[in-house]
Amino acid sequence: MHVGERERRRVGRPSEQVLSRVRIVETALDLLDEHGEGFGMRDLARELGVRPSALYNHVENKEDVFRGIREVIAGRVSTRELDHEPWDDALAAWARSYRDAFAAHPPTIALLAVMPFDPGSDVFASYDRIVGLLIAEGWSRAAALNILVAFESFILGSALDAAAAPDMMHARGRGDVPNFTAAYAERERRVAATGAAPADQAFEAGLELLLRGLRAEQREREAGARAAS
Amino acid sequence: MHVGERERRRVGRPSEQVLSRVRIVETALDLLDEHGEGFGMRDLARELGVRPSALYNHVENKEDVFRGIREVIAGRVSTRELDHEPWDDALAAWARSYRDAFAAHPPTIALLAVMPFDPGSDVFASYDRIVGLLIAEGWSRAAALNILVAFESFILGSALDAAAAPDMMHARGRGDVPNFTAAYAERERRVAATGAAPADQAFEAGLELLLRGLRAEQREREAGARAAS
DNA sequence: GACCAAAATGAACAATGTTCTTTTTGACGT
DNA sequence: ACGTCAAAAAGAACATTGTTCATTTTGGTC
Repeated sequence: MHVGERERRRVGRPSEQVLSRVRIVETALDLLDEHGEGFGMRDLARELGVRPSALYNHVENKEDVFRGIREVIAGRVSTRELDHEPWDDALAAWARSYRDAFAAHPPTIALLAVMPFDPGSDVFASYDRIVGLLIAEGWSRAAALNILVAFESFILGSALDAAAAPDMMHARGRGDVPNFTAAYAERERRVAATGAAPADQAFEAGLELLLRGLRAEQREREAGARAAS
Repeated sequence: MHVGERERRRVGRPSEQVLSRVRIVETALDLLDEHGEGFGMRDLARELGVRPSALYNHVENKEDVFRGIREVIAGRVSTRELDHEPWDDALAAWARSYRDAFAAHPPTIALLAVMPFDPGSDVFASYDRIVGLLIAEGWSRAAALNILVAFESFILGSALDAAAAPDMMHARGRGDVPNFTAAYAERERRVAATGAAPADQAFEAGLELLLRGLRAEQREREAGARAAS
């Protein structure tokens, strides 16, 4: 993987171009995956066999690198699941793909979640389809957008949870929280037995709650419409 | 607020102690609230009328400062809402208090969400009550824990969303996402009219979905139990 | 009253993101 | 073919950051 061990490049523009924005971004993502902690511009440059200042010919900032990374990750959210039938299955499949894409790169989640999206990004296409889906199922535009944002919040929160330390909720030797410790122990047993990650179970549980809530809302609305006619 | 404009302190231990861990942590939290961006140890020291190196007599690290901050914020999550009746109102009230406590300090959310909890922290008391609540309403221990984690994911994700730039989802001048832009415009209108923050609306919508899902699950379970008897 | 830890200053260090200058190369127009 | 100019690399330097170390003064203790 290392490109480092060759003779130093002479100063001046090289005969064939070494860098490009995508190469920088992808290498940065690799670095994030290997060494969990944040990467530095010098590490990034070394990995690319280049001096740090060279990066700034193709990239505005370190933040710009993060923008690129987010673009790549967002691009990996599969949107074709949105064609599934019925609509709630489509939503569920999209949500899973979304969470998996982010959870695969823990250190980024926090940053990516707060940065404004570049217009022209693919995510807006997904947004549009989901909003359209919900409107077709009877929700108002405002409600559809709120539901979309709520789903996204849950998804990103779940990605954070998946990235957290596995024993984050371990209440070591506290006797005053019996319900919790019993539940925790039972989960531990289930994890050991089935091998399913706890974070996955919680995500599926929450996803099912959200979808169940949507279906219930829809039923109520249709019942109300029948009663009014 | 500034303590800065007095004569420089002489070198050596002062007659009355200037710093303490809690003073440092609280000042750091104030700095976070005022200037949204992250604080620096030098800023922190200046605000306290002290030289940076003095901080390290009371605090291990900058990360240690964050730990202290998280302790403070977690302490502000009101747990007495959990006494409310009925159980779903109690859950909703707790969730709102939880989200508000974190959303009030945007830059911290990401850090706080991933750091493992200190056993002995108050959060475990809340956890225990919630798990107990759900078990009393008929859920299994494992299911109760999953629901708790799912709620927390949604809450933290919503706090992230509340911390994000308000126009983060603005698809400036894209004609190919009509559903989305229409929904976005309608939300803008509603925000202008009612003054309610968009993030709050989405949070309430998601919270209602989760609770509705829980109630639906409970009804189904009870219906199944009646049918079996 | 000697001794020692605690708590501040002051100076310095290593690492980081970034910028500016310099050098070389490629592309384009005449 | 030549001259001009921008692009793309190196190289040197800068400001800022978190942190450490030595030094100085104070308070408490046997």
